[in-house]
Formats: sequence, C-alpha cells, structure tokens
Amino acid sequence: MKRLPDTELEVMKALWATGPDTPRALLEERLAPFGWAANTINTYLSRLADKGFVAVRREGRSNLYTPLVGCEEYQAFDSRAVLERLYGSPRNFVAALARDGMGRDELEELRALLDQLNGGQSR
Amino acid sequence: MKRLPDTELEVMKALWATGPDTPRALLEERLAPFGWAANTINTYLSRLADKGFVAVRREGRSNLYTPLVGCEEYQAFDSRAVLERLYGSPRNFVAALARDGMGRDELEELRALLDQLNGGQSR
DNA sequence: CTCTATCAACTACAAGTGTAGTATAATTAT
DNA sequence: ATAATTATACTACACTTGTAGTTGATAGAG
Repeated sequence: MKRLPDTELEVMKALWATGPDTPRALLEERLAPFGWAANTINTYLSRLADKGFVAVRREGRSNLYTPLVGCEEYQAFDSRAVLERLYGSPRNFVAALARDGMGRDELEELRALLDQLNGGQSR
Repeated sequence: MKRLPDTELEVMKALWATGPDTPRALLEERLAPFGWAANTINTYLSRLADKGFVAVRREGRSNLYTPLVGCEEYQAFDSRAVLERLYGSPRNFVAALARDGMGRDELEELRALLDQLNGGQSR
C-alpha cells in the first residue's frame, strides 16, 4: 500500500462517506468546499484508479467509482507509517501527545475511552 | 510552519541528535545508512535553510548548520497536522489506535502514563 | 607558486502532485 | 436533424521532492 497525497485522500474520504458514487455527486455533495473545477476531481479519481484504490464502472452516462480500500484499513496503515517516521513508534507519539499536544479535557476524554476499552476486552 | 518531506525530516532528525554540525559529519556519522552522495545532503540542507528550518554559518572551510526548529515543536505540529487530516482530530486517532493498532500491553502503558499525567497536573 | 583535493553554489532532471484546459463522444432540447 | 449540454479521456503545466552532476573557489601538497 502507498500513502496518498492530500487531495486524493480527500476524495477517498468522500467516497468512504457516500459509498460508490459519481464524480458529479461527490463534488457537489461532499467536496464543494474545496471549490475544485469539475475536471479536477476526475483527475484525482483516475489517479486513484491507477493506484488501485477505487474501481470504475460505467453507470449509464456517468462513471461510478467504488472504493477498494477500506477507510479503517487505510487509516491504520497511514497513521502507523507517519508516526513511525516521526517518532519511531506510535507509542512514543501518544506519549508526546499526552505530554504537550492535547488539552486537559481531551486528555480526560481519552482516559475515559481507554477505561472503556480496557474494561471491555481486558487482558 | 510547513510539513517537511521525508528526506529533509531525516536530515533534521540527524541535526536534532547531534546539534549544529557540518554536512560531512552528518552524512558520515548519522546518515550513512541512506547511502546518499555527498552533494545530496547539501541539497537537503539548502532547502531546509530556504524553509527556515536551519541556519547556516561558515565555520572555517565548511558550512555549519544549526537547527532553528526544535524537535518536539516540529513533532507536535506535524503529528497534529497529519492526524487531523486523516482522522479529523488526534483524539479520533488515539481511539482507532486503541481499537486495533495497539497491543494490550501498550495500552496499559499508555493508561499508566495518562494516570500519571492527569494526577500530576490535574485540572 | 602551481597542482590537486575539498567544499559549497548552482544546475539538472525525472517522478509525483495540484489544478485545470481541450478534444471528443453522447444525449437532450428545439 | 442540428445545436447545446454533459461527461469522459487525454493533455498541460507549474511546483515539489529525490537524487546527483558540474562549476568555481579555496586550501593544502609539493
């Protein structure tokens, strides 16, 4: 698997949210804030298809794009890659995040979450 | 602040480890595993200087490069940026990490760390 | 004082990314 | 049928990144 550039990731996020969809609909319903020209999203979708991240199928007069890589699958891969590059390990990152990157309240929330997870499937 | 490409980050990591240093020494003592040509590291250092990440000073016959951005400062910025792009917030990332990216023992460690932090400077 | 080794500045160039225009085929409105 | 719309495929182009060569100055060897 390969890390995606920013714009292609945005397109994938849109696709993950809607499921299989046309360029038109994606642009108007999910990606409008970016203000891309109609052709722009087409380029990104083509590149994603080349990279094997989406499948293309003719659906009447339009193309329908379907994600081939799952959101959580990609997130796991990408975040691992990025944090290993930056910190050596995800754990070191979390430590740093807790140390100075996260607000008091965020910390509390995180702790609650961990309690829950740990309780749920404790060792 | 701007995110750094992979190679420039590697150079910064070397600089953070050694402190102010010459290209030669960096390459031989810290970056040898990459197998870069002598000029290659020079290019990266120049680009880092252009971006304001390092300062250059003439030290006898060589250039001496000094990091201007701190390691932890950069880590905080970069990890935030990356995880917001991917998850919407670092918190969501940690949730995902806890869900399926982190071993049982890592989780415990993290929890211990958070307990400590929360106790130490509780709201 | 001249030759050679060293180092830094500048130049190069291919691949990837952000962004969109142009050409072309198909569909709808008149 | 013809004109206008629409969607796709192909092309374009500037900027960034990875990687290094070439040129020119400097400094040490003889």
